[in-house]
Amino acid sequence: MSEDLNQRSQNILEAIVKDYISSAEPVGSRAISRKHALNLSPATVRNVMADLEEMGFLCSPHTSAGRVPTSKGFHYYIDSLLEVRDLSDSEKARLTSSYQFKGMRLEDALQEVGRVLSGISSYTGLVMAPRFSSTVFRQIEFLRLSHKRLLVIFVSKTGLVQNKVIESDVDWTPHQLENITNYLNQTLHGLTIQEIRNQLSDEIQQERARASELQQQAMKLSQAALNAEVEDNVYVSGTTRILEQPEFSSPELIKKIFQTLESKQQLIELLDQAQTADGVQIFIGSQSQHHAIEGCSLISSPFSGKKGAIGTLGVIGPMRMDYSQVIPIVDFTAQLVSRVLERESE
Amino acid sequence: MSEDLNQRSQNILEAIVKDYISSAEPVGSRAISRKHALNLSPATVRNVMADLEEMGFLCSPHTSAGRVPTSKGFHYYIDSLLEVRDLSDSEKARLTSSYQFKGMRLEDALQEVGRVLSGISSYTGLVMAPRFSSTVFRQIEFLRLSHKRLLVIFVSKTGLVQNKVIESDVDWTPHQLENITNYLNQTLHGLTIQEIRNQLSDEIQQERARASELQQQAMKLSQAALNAEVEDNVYVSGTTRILEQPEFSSPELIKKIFQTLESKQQLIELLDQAQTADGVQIFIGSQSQHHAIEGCSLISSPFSGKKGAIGTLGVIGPMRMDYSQVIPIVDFTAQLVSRVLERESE
DNA sequence: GTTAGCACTCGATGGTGATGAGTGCTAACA
DNA sequence: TGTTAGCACTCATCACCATCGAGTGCTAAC
Repeated sequence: MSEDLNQRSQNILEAIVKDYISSAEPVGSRAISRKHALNLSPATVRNVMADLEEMGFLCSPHTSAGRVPTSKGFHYYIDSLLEVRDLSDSEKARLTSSYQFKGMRLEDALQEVGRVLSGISSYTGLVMAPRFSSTVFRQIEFLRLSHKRLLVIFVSKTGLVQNKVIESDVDWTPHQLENITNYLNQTLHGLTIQEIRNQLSDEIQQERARASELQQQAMKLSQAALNAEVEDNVYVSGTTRILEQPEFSSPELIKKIFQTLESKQQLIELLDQAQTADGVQIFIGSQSQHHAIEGCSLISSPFSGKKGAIGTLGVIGPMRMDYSQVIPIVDFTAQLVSRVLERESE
Repeated sequence: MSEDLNQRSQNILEAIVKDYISSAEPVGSRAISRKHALNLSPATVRNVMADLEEMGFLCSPHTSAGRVPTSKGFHYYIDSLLEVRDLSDSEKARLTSSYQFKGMRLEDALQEVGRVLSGISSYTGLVMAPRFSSTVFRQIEFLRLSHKRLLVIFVSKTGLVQNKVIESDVDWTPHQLENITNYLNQTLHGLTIQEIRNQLSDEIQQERARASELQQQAMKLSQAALNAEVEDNVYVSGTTRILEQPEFSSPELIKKIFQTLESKQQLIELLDQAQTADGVQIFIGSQSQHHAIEGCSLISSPFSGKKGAIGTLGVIGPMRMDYSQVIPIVDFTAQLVSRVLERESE
């Protein structure tokens, strides 16, 4: 945020944002001058408000309504005015005990994280499982579905199971497949899918001359098995919770939001952006090119296991979200999930 | 439907339902008497309408609006008045060519079916994958996650991959696991999970005395692996399409419907009911105890592979659905999917 | 049994005026 | 020069009211 605001303007902006967060309604100068101990008359507040509107932090739905913070206003509030308190130990304990991961598949555990996030924040919970390309290889199995059609099953170090169907030029015998399987399971252990891909294409180029026909085919097979993108998993929970918010009362708006939430692709793009940085990221309104979540904010944080198996989790809610509460929850949850992932992947 | 209606009443009921389906608005006596070549004056139509209302086939939102069919009215219409035409060959061809299943995993294929169903019907598509207990065993793999925690992976004959984590009392060696795996893969081939469960519990009881400690443990392990219920998969597509319908304009109603669509459990119960009978089933409004889809209708049909691996697919839309179009589509799609399933599972 | 006629109901539409929250502007004040 | 009181103005909201018209129920005549 480039602009500087003097202390009084900051106080008033903060007061407006806070009032708006709790009321969901435009706030007027009187309310500010009375409730918040600023000792300023409504008229003074009005002057400041006019300035803030000029600068783009506020806007008014119409002449005689109060002011509503713009996404720029929220942004300034979060960057400069909001002090995010840490969770108390008891809150941390409560959050920790919400999760009973033991004996769960990773998929189910992540889904559960989404549910809990949605439950405690009262907004919509989002969890994106670690991208396939960044997961660490543990085991591969081939299964002959018919001649030339193979089902490939991978298991990642964290216990994520992915499968897909590939077509092969060669009609492999069970014995050949077993050999290939053993070879791959030995060689690839502990590498990420991305590393494996790079390595494979290198090897194929280098060994083209030396390798036998069969070996070359085997390499091609494993390349095919690992190359094609497997759909990344996004878990969305509590979509209807977002409807409780008064600002989402118009059917058109509801439709837009649900279309976004239904399209995994859009969510993946959104969460991918959040994944690049460390720690909690906040996307406000349409600020992020993503007109998709106009009027909404996304608070998200990446989580990771030992070897860069990165996923993202977060909460989508109205722009008017209770940031001071949701931010530490998302933050701590990401740490919690990271810790569990590290423990499990040993 | 027990009641009998004379020809004229039937004609008028049919006219009202048809008008209401296309307009989504209460229909009055005048419109009926004019548009449909019944040669009856509005007054006569009114008399009949009053009778129909008395009998529960119609209701009026208020005194001076027209009449709207009740769920009983729709029911009568579908049972006695609607003649469902078969799809023309070109329509069948078009539908068939919408699907490109080859090289797809079963999960993806079913998801795709939902998408297409939703697309051509303009309502919400629903597909429930074959229940785990009725799928035919093809292969099982065990993977040691940590001491005593095992990841079990099943593959069904149709290529459906399921996995889950189980805890075992014994810390198996890789060699032991391999033996168990081989044994199970040989013995269980071609049986449904349900058959396997029955067989296993029989064997455990019978062989308790004779078998060695290790054998008993192995049996227990496989029982644990196959007993616990794996979540059944429901694919929902085009949820937002239902919002296009004029009757779903109130936020409360939208919320209710989306809550139902979000809760897989409720959908499974609903689709399970539809699965018991052969062919297309129709649930109208809240008629089916399921207040969950009040105001909606569900048109569904089971599909199956060679050996009773039964799933269900269908369409959820407003009560005022275009039944004459959707019913044959659902019917034919179910046949199509069954055919593909049978071909694939050989 | 059918229909024309008619009084009646009731939602939808649109105009009017009062209300009140909130603003911008100006002039006075410290 | 910054702050404030005062005041005219704007505009959404609401209640009220008259009008309109689609549609009904009832009755009497055909």
